[in-house]
Amino acid sequence: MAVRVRIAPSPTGLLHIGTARTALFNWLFARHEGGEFRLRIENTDTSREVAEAVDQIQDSLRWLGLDWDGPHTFQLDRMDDCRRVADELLAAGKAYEDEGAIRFRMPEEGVTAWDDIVRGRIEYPNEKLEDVVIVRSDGRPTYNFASPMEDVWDGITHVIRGDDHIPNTPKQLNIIRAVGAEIPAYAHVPMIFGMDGKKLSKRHGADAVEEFRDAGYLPETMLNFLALLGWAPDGETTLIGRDELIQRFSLERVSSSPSQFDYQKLDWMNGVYLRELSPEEYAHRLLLWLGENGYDWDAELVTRAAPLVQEKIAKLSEFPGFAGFLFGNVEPDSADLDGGAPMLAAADAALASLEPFEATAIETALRAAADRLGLKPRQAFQPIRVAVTGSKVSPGLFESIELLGRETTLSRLRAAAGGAA
RNA sequence: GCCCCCAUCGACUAGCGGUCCAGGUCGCGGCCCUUUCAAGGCCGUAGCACGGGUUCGAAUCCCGUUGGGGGCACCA
Repeated sequence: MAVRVRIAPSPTGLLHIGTARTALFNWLFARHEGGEFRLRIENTDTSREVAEAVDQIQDSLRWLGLDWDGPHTFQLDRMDDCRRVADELLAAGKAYEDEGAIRFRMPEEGVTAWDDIVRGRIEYPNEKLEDVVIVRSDGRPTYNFASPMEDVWDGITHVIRGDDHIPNTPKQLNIIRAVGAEIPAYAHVPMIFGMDGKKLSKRHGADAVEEFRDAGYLPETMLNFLALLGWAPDGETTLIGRDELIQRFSLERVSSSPSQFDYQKLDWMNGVYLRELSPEEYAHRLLLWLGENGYDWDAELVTRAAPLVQEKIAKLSEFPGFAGFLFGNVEPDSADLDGGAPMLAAADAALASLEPFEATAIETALRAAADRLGLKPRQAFQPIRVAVTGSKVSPGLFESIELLGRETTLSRLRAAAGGAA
């Protein structure tokens, strides 16, 4: 039988990174097995629904490249089917009315158990199972009823979800059994914590896919990083792309212990992917990011500046900080210019009529000027850098000057010389 | 309180009884390269939570302790 899995987020906000990781595992499993990956919106609780959430969740999934099969479905659309089944359970004495709600009768003794693909056998004493409400007094089904019923109706073969659902599983198992349906396989994957060991949340930094996107991370980074949180193909692989991921993924190798989300390692990995991009692709991503984040910068200049910064940044969002001097005015800190006046004047003289105004020629001219003043490159170039870029940290000085152009360079040199004394 | 789950360097992990005085990656420290910052190269730092078993032999199996997490809603 073909494999069919699903991700079932509730539309209460942005797609949480933990949900995204669970979606990834579902997707990888489906693609590896040649099966289907479905998207189901669990909106049984209308009161908590957020209007934009359904679109945002889909955007995030698409951005990560996690394509789902068929149209997405809404849990609420099966309300009537749930009612019907509830009535049958009522008629069969497997459920009963309680203050207007309908409760499912859980077994009183024995144990409910299943063989979890990642945890192994899990057993629950039935005496601890409460009779859960399956239909609220207003007629709407509850999650613990609707979710397993939908799994049945959708022909879900493997339920892959966060391990916070383990306590729900015996309840759902008994409901599925009561309606005489086949029980899917379960795989409970561990949760993702922040570096303090607590559930990953806002206060750790970004915790939604959309936020990582805005922060300048690449989707291929997120895919790689997330896949390796709780899963590993072997002991060495750290960089792995989507195709190889699909090829090598297996639920059996999913870890049973939770992992912590290390932003530093994420940054490192994003830098790796950023540097791997061709200059054209890199510029393209930069332009895309700038556009999405409110920077209306000249595309051609961005494209020309891109290569200068490719080696230096770990996130696309760092680009404005490094290359901003090309797109706006600069305010050097006079303290950083201390003692630089002679070199600034020398640079001015060396560049005023230099031809051609290109990086290699600029370098030759500036080095010669430094030599004449008896300055080491380190001492000579720093004041120029500060004067021209407004910062002690910048892309390559000579390339930066070429891009900036003679006119702007000279005026910044002169302005700084005035303040340097 | 009750139920369930988890436990290898600071972090992500490999290890499924001997090849492990525990390997890879991030981070961290040092050195090299260098016009700054990165990147890169080299070297280094650091771990099997504890206590009992089982076994010729345990990071690997069993039990307990401790620690962490999750769940106990007419939320999902």
